[in-house]
Amino acid sequence: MPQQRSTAAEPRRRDPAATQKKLLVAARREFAQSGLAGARVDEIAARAGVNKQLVYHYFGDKDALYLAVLEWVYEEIRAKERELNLAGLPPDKAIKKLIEASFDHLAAHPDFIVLLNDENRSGARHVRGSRKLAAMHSPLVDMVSKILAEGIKAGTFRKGINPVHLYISIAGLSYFFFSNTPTLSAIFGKDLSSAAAKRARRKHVVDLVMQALRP
Amino acid sequence: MPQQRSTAAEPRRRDPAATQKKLLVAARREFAQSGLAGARVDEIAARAGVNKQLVYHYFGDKDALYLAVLEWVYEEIRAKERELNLAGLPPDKAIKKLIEASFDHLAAHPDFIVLLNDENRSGARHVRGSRKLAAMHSPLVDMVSKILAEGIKAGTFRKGINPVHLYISIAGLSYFFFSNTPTLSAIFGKDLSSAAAKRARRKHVVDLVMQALRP
Amino acid sequence: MPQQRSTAAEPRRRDPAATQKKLLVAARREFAQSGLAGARVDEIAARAGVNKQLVYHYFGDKDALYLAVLEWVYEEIRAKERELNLAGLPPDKAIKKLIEASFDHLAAHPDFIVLLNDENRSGARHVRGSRKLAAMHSPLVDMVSKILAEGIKAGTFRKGINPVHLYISIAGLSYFFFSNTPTLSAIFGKDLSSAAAKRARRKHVVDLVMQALRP
Amino acid sequence: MPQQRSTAAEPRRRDPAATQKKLLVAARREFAQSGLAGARVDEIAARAGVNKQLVYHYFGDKDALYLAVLEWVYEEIRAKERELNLAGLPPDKAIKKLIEASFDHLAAHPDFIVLLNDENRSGARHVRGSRKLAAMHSPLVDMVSKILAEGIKAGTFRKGINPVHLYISIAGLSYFFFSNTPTLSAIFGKDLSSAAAKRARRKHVVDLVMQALRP
DNA sequence: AATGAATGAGTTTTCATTCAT
DNA sequence: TATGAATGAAAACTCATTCAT
Repeated sequence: MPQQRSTAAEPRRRDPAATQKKLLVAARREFAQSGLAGARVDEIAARAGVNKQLVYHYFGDKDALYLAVLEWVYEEIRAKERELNLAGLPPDKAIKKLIEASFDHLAAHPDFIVLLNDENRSGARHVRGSRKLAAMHSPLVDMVSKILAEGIKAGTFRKGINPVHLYISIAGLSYFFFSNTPTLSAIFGKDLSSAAAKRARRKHVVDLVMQALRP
Repeated sequence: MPQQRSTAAEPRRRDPAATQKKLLVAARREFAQSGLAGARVDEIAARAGVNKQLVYHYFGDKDALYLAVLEWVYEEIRAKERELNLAGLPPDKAIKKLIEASFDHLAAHPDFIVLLNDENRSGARHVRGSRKLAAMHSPLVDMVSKILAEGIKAGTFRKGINPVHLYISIAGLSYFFFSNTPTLSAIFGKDLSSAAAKRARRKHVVDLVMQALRP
Repeated sequence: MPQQRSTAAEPRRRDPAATQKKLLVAARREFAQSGLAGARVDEIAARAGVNKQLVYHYFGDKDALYLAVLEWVYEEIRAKERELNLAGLPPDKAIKKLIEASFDHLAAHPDFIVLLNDENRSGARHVRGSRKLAAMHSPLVDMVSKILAEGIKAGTFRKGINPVHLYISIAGLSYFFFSNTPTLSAIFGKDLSSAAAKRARRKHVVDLVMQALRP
Repeated sequence: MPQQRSTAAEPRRRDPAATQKKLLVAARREFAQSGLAGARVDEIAARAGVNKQLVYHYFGDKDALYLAVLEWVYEEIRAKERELNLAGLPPDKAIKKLIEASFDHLAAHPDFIVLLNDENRSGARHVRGSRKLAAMHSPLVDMVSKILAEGIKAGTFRKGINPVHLYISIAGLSYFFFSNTPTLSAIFGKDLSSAAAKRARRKHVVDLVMQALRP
């Protein structure tokens, strides 16, 4: 009865891929909640419902697990970007779609932000050492360049805009809102985490950038 | 010779205010470098050159020390804001000065950003519990409202801009650049931490916002 | 050779039950010697010859370890009581046996007394929270009631003796002698810890109670 | 105006005797509540409302303060004993009065018991080193001897009773009840700390000893 | 592949005690 | 006499990691 183990009664036994995925999911939550230093390997294993040793077995150590999570969330963003299909759109529609997608991704994955915090504090230590991430070029800066050029030619956009900085601006206008919601809410005495506040922010961001690009 | 005590011979003996300041300075560095969870009380005391127990004597515990640092950096920003004196300026000059000051403050105090990271991750736990911070209202949102109104009246600015969100945008355009310099540099394969890159960013941010405000 | 593991070569490897027992033994000694507050977890681990972390792994914390020791010594007493078999004896023999057993148990386990000191000081904090101890009813008060009733009927004992208080008296007459031997010896200038002193005390206690029960 | 300091406005300044007394009172409470190891010098100073350094100034160290408390409570007992005036009473009245006084003292000063716990655990380390305590002989053992002899002569008491052990028994019958009230209450599931329980105990103890002394 | 036992180096915090005024 | 600052040693407890099965 060699297959007895994989019956419904004990469905999780001996499924390495599933175990690794469970660990990644748990690690993502724990790192997002507590940061790299604050995260607990014990807690990750417990959340994943597997033995702690498997963290070391599959990932090596805590840092490597953190990197694996980073690679995962970056891959998620890249996938979104690949699906945008901005190429065929008129310039203003393309930029608008990009801004909205950028905002919506952060709204949907707020943990992305806090996962990057420790990484930036440490000078991108993990990211710079990752072959996988090095291979994940974002097509967007090139895309933004093209869209800007097209828009200028069509008279939709003004000249003199640096595409890298525009990309950073688009990201930053949403990023800062999500990353600092708690302190901003406390300081302004106003709840910025509500759905209404998010809608208002989205509208503002789209509006600000689009207006800035006018000739 | 009543001032004998403060001669160079024994400069640090019996000076509680100086001891607390040294601890705050050391804590600010350590928290900025390693985050709340990653910071080591031992290291803070060592950096300050004082006995570790004094952290507990003067501040209570690690969290209270962290809050004291947060209060300090917020007070620093508020002081800068008070010195801006935007009231007398024409609307466009006022906004430009605000954007530049915002950028320059982060450029001068990059630790402010990383100090806020853990605070935001934990839902502004410390900030919300602080009486001192509650009393430190920023005058800027009101100021931005007035400037916008003036600018609209004068025909310098367009209508329909939410002052709170404009303030967040001004902050965010600089903040994200500084907070994510390491990962952005790694991803773009381009060093954004250079003086030239900062100058370019500053120019872009000012330009973007000013253009967006045009009628 | 399934028993190979327990050969002399590597006798202590991978034997969690033995590890816990070693910790309990060490803790019992340390708590008896130094009290709850005075006991050192480091010292307990060292005495047990195991890693300190295992205290936390197996017992949770110092207090829980202390409770485990209390449960152990109570269980020891209850086991002794179960073995007494007073039921079949004539009333005077039964009471005499009970007094002697009570004295002998304390003589054999003087640590029982000092282990209870901190517990009583703190209002039986641990004992009251223990399910195990709640389940360990002593059969002796009921037994003493029956014996007294029988003795009264047989004319061996006088009436009007409260069985609970008699039980407390039997315990107390021995307990106080053992618990306060050092100060009593110092105050009386007479060594009460000698074997002779114990014999004399035992005789006195038996005699006192038996005489007090005469009709 | 040399006496200005001692006006009502600042009544406590420069009153060494009062300061020492306050420290002793505070120490007695703290040692009774937490034991020698568990007591905190900080807490004692805080309870006394004086500076911590004064503990060291007046008493030397924590152990010496503990000894001072022990000397105090012993002196209290000796004072009670001196006031008993058993000499003129008939033997049975004398013994009864002794038992009752013994019980009543513990009822009034339950901290005496717990103060002695640590002392006994450590082998009466402090008591044996104290000249003061060495000088405080209790007159009671001699007194009990005389009373017993008188009682035997008068036919009130039986022969063969060791006066030292009788004294220990009288003390122990009350002591154990008070020292172990919390655990006994928990084990018996019956509150022994009530006034009614104490009355019942007192009666039982007097009765038990008096009956035991009958010829 | 998976588990629970075990470890050593740390981490925050506490505490008795001494110093300087 | 009295105070608050300062200290060093140690306390309970934690944690990433490795071992044995």
